[in-house]
Amino acid sequence: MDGHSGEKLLFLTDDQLRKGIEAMFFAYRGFTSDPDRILDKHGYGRAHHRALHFINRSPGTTVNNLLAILGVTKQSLNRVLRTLVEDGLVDSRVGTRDKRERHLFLTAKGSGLERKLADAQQARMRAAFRAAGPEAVAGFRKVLEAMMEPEILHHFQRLKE
Amino acid sequence: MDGHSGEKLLFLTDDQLRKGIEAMFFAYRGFTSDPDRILDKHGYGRAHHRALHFINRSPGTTVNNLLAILGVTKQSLNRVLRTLVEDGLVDSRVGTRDKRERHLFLTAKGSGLERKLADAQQARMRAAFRAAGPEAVAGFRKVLEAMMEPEILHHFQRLKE
DNA sequence: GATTTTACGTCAGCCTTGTTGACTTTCCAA
DNA sequence: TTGGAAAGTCAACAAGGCTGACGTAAAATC
Repeated sequence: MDGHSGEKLLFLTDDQLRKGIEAMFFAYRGFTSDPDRILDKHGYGRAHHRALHFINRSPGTTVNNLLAILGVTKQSLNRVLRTLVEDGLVDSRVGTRDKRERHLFLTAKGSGLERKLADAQQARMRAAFRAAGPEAVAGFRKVLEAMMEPEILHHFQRLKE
Repeated sequence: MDGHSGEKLLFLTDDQLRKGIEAMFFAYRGFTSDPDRILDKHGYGRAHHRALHFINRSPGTTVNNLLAILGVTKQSLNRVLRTLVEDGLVDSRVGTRDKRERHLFLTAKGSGLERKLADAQQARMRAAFRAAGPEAVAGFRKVLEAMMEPEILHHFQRLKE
């Protein structure tokens, strides 16, 4: 397309890029498949998984916080959150300082499901990491970070702390 | 969880795995964001993008072939394919050898949209690859392949040829 | 030649999860 | 103290998954 722009960029052919794109597509399917099976049994979907994950990650986080990370509308998140609260997986406490806010926590039951989902997803990730080796893992992370939207990358890196 | 199983596996802590999982989630959002914007303008969704991509990839492929790669039901794929044919982006030709089959091709119009979508997605992938460097790219690919379902990996590797 | 299997299309209906729009409650600042 | 902004909720719609049932034509098998 733009020819060879010199340097050691020979690996950036259309073909290499297309393979990268397809790899991303297929790998993501594998990535979600194990949790999906578990969620199915419980009558939940991926949206519930994401909520459980990030509430577990940052207990006491607010709905607004979660919205920024998940990148969906508050109405969409609210539906999911409502079922999780009704089913006793999530506890939603009115803020003490600001009563408009709701602080979210996992209940014991919620923690249990989150753990099951995380275990399944981590098992696949662990197997992939082991098979690929430490250097590949570092490269994997590097490319993924470079692919994120800048604002999201910021969230991602803050979550590291 | 399982303690230290020796070797050079120190990098496989729960924390490292969780970061890998989150990186995958956030990066996939970036990965789809540019095509999504283009699709929106044309009134299409990701399902249409996937169909266009793989028909472009393997011109003349059959519906059944596509089903295996996309991993959806024929009813689901058919809905998408029908609109693409109606809108003149895809040409569906009855097989000559086996008249039960339909062979799928992009029209000039379909090729045009596919090109726009691919350009946008490749631009981000190219930028990420450049920023991360060749070794990181190799690692990225290695981990992604290790994360795919075996049967899908088979498809992926066949597509390489 | 009759039967079964395969490839594809379609109708109907359901579910999840995204969207926008309209609405409360609460807080804060003019 | 009042008016606007912010946090969250409710309602309704659309995209795109899914299952199940059915039809047709062509191919394969018996």
